[in-house]
Amino acid sequence: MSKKALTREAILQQAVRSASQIGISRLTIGSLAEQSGLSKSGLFAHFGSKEALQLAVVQAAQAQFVEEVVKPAFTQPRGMARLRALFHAWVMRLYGGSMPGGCPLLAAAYEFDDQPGAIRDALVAGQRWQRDTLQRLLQDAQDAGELAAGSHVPLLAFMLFGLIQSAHHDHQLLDNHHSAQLALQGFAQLCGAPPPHAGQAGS
Amino acid sequence: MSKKALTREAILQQAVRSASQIGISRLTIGSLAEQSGLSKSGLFAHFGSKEALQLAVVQAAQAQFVEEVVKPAFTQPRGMARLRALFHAWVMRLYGGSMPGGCPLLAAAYEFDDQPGAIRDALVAGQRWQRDTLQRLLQDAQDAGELAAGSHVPLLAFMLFGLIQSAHHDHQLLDNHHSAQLALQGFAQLCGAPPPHAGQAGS
DNA sequence: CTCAAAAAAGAACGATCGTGCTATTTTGCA
DNA sequence: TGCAAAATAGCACGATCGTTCTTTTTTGAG
Repeated sequence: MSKKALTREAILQQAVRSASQIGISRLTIGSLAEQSGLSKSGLFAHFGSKEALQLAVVQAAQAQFVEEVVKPAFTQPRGMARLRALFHAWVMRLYGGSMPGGCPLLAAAYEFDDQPGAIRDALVAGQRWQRDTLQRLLQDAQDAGELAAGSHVPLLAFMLFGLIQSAHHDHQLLDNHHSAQLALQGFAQLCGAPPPHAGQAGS
Repeated sequence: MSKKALTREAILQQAVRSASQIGISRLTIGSLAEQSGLSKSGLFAHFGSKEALQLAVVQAAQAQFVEEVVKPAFTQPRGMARLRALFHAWVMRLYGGSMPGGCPLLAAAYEFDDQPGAIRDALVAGQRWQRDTLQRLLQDAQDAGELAAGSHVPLLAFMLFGLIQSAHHDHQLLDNHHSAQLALQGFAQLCGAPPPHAGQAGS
């Protein structure tokens, strides 16, 4: 990989972390340059504009989501196992160290939902894809007979995504230590049978 | 009411609307003054600092939530009727004209969850109160025998709040016209429908 | 109506930010 | 190793913002 691409990758990795804490719209070229060991103009040359930088941060965060959540789930067999792996990874990512200030994409949804432009478009496309992925895995599980035949798949996807957001909210703002457990319990209640063995009794 | 209080109220009403669109942290004294027909320094004198203004906006938004959602619900009899009224008003508020850019309090939760200070403290207190209110109404419904006796009330509150957030997300970002219906269907599935017996709840 | 107090306006400041331009350093191939 | 090209640094500009200070206008009680 060229030097340029390497530097750009390092900048974006740091930028995603910063965006997790302060939000994508409050990233500044100056502080980002300092954190990356570059000069303002040196960093600026990599992107050409602040909006292009923010767009790159969105894309980097989306790529990170695919790597950390979607790809691992697809190592599981199709059906409930894959669905459960996706949801668990999705929830547990909220508590890992890679995003100390919360999910930058969820935050960006609130920051940019009223600001038309390339960034909002990228966020919309990414969120639609996330939702479609979740819905497809739900449908697979239902087709495999591992989900109640009468379940309304779009509603289930809607509710599962709500569990993610609720966990994020409770963890980041309310410091609720049970939020991960609640999200997983919610998944069990919505998607049916608890794991076949070693089912932990709820509190 | 004194002139000062009247002007302050008008400023805050406009500020909440603006915060709905751009977020509380991106409010500026200048544009807020222009929208209120005041000069920068004239508006500034009402609050003394930007942080005090932002805090007042949070409190105004919280008061508005109580007026529009909580108080009307308490005109209903205790139990499922009151719970349903609270949830419906909570969801429907996302689609009214009073907050064209989404709920400023949900957005603020993402903006300030990593920024310690008076604003975050006020948000935490307000969100805890919202959650406690929701949980209390759930408990009342359960005590009245209108909710399955085995329901886990904190989990239900967690899931219902997730439905609110999911509806907000789908409406504001994805422009999903079915989001309100999905949230209400979710409520019916979680609280309304016949109590889940040993068998899996059907459609 | 008077006039002191309250409210608002006007102007200016220091700081910060995005961006453009030019000089300097570093890279990688001949 | 030399050298063009790529990458980065240095610097300055205009704009915006929060805040302060001073002056002007408005309010409302006696």
